[in-house]
Amino acid sequence: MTQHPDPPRPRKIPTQARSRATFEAVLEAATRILQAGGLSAITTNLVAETAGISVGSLYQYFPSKEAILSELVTRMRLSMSERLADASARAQELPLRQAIPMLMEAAVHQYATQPALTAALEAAEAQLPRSPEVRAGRRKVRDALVACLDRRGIPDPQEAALDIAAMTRGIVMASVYSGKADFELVRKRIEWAALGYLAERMGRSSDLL
Amino acid sequence: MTQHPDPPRPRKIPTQARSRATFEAVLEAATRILQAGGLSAITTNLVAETAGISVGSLYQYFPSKEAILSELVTRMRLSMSERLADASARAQELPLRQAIPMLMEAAVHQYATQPALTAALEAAEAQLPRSPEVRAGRRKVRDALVACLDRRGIPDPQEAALDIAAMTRGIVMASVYSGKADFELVRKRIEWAALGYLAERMGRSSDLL
Amino acid sequence: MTQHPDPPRPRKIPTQARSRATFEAVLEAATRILQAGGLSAITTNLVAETAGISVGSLYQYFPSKEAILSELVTRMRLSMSERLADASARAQELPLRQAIPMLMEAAVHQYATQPALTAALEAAEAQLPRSPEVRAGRRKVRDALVACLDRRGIPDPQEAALDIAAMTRGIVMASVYSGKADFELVRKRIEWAALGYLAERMGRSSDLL
Amino acid sequence: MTQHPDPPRPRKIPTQARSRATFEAVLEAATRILQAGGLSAITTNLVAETAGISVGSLYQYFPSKEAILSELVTRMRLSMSERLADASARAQELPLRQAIPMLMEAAVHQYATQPALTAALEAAEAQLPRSPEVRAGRRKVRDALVACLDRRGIPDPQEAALDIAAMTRGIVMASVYSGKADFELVRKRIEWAALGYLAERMGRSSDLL
DNA sequence: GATGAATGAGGATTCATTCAT
DNA sequence: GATGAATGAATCCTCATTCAT
Repeated sequence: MTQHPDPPRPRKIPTQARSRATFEAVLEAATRILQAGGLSAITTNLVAETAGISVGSLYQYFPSKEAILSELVTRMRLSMSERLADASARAQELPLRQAIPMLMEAAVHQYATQPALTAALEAAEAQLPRSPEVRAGRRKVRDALVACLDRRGIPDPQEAALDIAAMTRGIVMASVYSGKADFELVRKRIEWAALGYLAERMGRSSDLL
Repeated sequence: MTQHPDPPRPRKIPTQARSRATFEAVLEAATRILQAGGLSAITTNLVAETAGISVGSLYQYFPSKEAILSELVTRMRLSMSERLADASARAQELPLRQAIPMLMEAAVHQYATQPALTAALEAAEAQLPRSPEVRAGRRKVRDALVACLDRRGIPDPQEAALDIAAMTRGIVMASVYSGKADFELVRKRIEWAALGYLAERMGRSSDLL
Repeated sequence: MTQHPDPPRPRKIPTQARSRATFEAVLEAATRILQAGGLSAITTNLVAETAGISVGSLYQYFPSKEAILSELVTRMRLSMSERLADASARAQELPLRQAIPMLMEAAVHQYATQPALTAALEAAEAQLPRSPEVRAGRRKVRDALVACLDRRGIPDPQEAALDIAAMTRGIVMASVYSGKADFELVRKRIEWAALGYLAERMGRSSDLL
Repeated sequence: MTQHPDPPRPRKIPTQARSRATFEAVLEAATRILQAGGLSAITTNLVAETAGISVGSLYQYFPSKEAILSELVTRMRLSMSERLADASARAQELPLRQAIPMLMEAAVHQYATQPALTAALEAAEAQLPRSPEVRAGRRKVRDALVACLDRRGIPDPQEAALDIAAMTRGIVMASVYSGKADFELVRKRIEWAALGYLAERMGRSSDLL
């Protein structure tokens, strides 16, 4: 059986100004490296050097390389879930045809603004123990969508939500990968995907949409 | 800027029986390792050992670890494209509502039968220089779909094909990742996604579907 | 050739109350760590933290990690020598058969009450330059025994004293190591060893005992 | 509770000439380093360099630094137990007064010929998981002594054997530590210790001796 | 051609010690 | 005096690749 070890975490969350700066400098350096070279380019020594600090300092704040990645993944998931929860709230009373675009916009945002970083962090996430925060973030994303669909009477909204999220991710990452990153267009396409999927799911006759 | 070095290749494609067998043994060993432990588990020494040969022999056939991975990725893409081209041919004269399920079945097949291996190879692909063969394989996949859509008068069939492929991949990988791998159900859902997407794309009034 | 550098010492022996308290807090913390985790568990940062002070403060009082260990070793040897000198004085007028048990009790005491700590400190002592204090302590231990033996006419009392001390240590550490720490029994056995050794040394006919 | 992890072992026992040579070269280098600088001087890089090989080669044969130490400890214990078993056999029919010297000679041999190395290896042994071979070696040493004592009617020969071994070790290590290594003399003294201890143990009247 | 021993650069991590605040 | 953040040399170990046999 696979072990489920504790997810790696920062050693301490610094509060004083100087510490805080170093802590953030590490995360920024790691971010830059991931953007430029992907997951395989990241090295604790390189992170420290890029951050303009010593390895020792890095290890004051993060007990391992994984802890750095884990923190970045967590932040990414939190930011995504907040954005989506927000969109969901704003879409609350709108008809599905107007709600979906708002939600899709939120869903795409992270990928659209940070394609390479996001890809690297998702690769990292896949080989990291899942942290409660990330789980919670993912759940929150899903719940926002689920609530949105449920309110409109979509059956089995859980599965529908998962699929929409997955399709979205698929289309976005493919366009990132192919280098054509016109995210205005991408957003339009994932709207089609989401709306079409829902219509198909409910039978074409339905007029909920 | 990212470099675009030559894609790594086998040193030579052996034709004699014994060489051929060794060559294949390496690839099989690599496959087994990727299935069992993912991309990070593969090392040249382990591949050689698993294949029952020496590292030296391995390097007779493959100039680098990347060359092994590259060959596997190429083969995977070729097999996928062949399967899809085949489905496309069989779906030739059928109405879209019958054609799409056949195509989707072909698209899902690789993921459904070899989820772990496929995930590992896609991770490998992401950090390998793109080989012409892989590009060709991908193009062939897309072309099969494109032809299929074009014949039915779908506008901008290229983009539509890309999106359908991407959605499919997204949904399939998500269900692999979540561990719920009922691929019969998955196939149904990607049919909804594909058909719905196309319907939406063409405007709901269309009756091409 | 092995170097004989100056033995590390405290930077200064503080006299004011607060300083004194900090100084002792460091030594107590180090002691606790050695007891719990042995020589390899001790780090300056951990000592400071356990003592409730900062590393910086620690280095106010001790110029190096070795200085801390050295101080503890010195104290241990002093305490041992004092205890033994005391026993020796009390045993002064007694016949050997009554004197030896008293001396052995003193010799065993440190090992019996602090086995793990003592083992750790002896390990430390082995890789520290020998300090004059420790030499003096050891000499004092030996001298107490020597005097005791000499007074009873044992020939070459120096060597005899060394051997008795060594045997004692051997038996005690072995029983510590094996986990069977019934020190009442151990004391009995080292009495046999000491008395027997002396008898044997003087020829069995002797009736000094 | 303390864990009892598997004792570290060589990765493979090489049989071919070149391998064998490298394997032994590592152990010899480690031995030289331990002799000269003690346990704290040993470093995988230094061992490799001293052995005239690369670190990589070292790790072909030994999975960790501990494995090297473990192998040396095992060999030392085996050699000691063989020597003692041999002496025990030769002493079989002799009276105790002649048997003990032979046994003591065997017991002292390792310490006498390799004092610094032995001290280092015993320090290593203390922080290594106990391997079955070493346990067996130690048991064999004890059994040889036990049998020898038992045959002569010494009561509780187990405890007596342990104590004699411990006293011996104590005296020998002390004379090593003090730098006065006249082992002919040392042997004489541990004979006194052993014989005296036994006599004392049995009551002075006994004439078994 | 095959073998597998050997290589060594590279990467993660620790910890004694310093020094700016 | 006290603090604790920062330093970086030192250490263990891996693994892609080479090359003598």
